[in-house]
Amino acid sequence: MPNVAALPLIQPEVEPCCPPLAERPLTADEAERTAKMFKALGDPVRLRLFSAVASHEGGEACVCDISDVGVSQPTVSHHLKKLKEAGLLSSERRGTWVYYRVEPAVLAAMGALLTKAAAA
Amino acid sequence: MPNVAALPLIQPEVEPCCPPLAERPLTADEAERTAKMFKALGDPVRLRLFSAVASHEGGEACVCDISDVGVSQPTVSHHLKKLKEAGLLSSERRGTWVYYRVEPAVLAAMGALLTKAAAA
DNA sequence: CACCTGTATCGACACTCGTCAACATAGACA
DNA sequence: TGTCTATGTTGACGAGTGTCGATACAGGTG
Repeated sequence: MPNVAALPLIQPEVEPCCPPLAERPLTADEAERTAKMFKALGDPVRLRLFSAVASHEGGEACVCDISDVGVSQPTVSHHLKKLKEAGLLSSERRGTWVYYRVEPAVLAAMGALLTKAAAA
Repeated sequence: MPNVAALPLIQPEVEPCCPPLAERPLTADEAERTAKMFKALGDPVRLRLFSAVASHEGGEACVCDISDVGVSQPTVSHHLKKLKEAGLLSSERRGTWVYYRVEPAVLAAMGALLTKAAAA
């Protein structure tokens, strides 16, 4: 398989998560999917890594810029992978370094989910 | 130990969580506190229970109204306790039944935290 | 008082998760 | 090619978590 030129890494048709939280009780499936994202932010180290990326210039940071969270390098890598699997971050290799960036759409959806619940 | 009359279970002076997520990297302490709340929503059963309370009339529901999430009664009680400890729900006994209600301020803070991160 | 219903706690178990050291892989450069 | 740095993966271990049955507690009713 040669280079498959511009894979559609962003799927706009996939709604990230989020039936509004206070509108009706979530179904088991909806809860399962939504919980994954909250769970990803439910660890202090991941939250610090995520915050470091989000607050970095352009919402993007090299791993080397954010690895200073008091755990070993493999652990950092592991947590970044989790955040990526949850859809909160995406990664791209540029030369020697790997850059992680936030996925604003997913974040906005999660935020709206909570904000609407608070307003109800 | 007789009844210790009205322990101050709610501490209003405790600000719920939330240094804005994309403004600067979270400190270890901030991350620890904030992660607790996300963690509380990181379980499908808790998310369903929370959604059931939030979507109920007046943002308040009796346990008996929301226990239908496919786990045993002790497990439901355990999860509601977790949500309460995280500051997302509060409870009150009225006669035979116990009512849980959402804490809108905490939710709004969490929502803002994410929304601001998305906007950055 | 006894009894019933609704909710919380306890104790145990299986499973998941965070962490690390060791190793593997990818790219840059000589 | 070889070597160095940056990052990811593997395997293992201990701590934490979700779940349940059994039990305890609270309040209503008779």
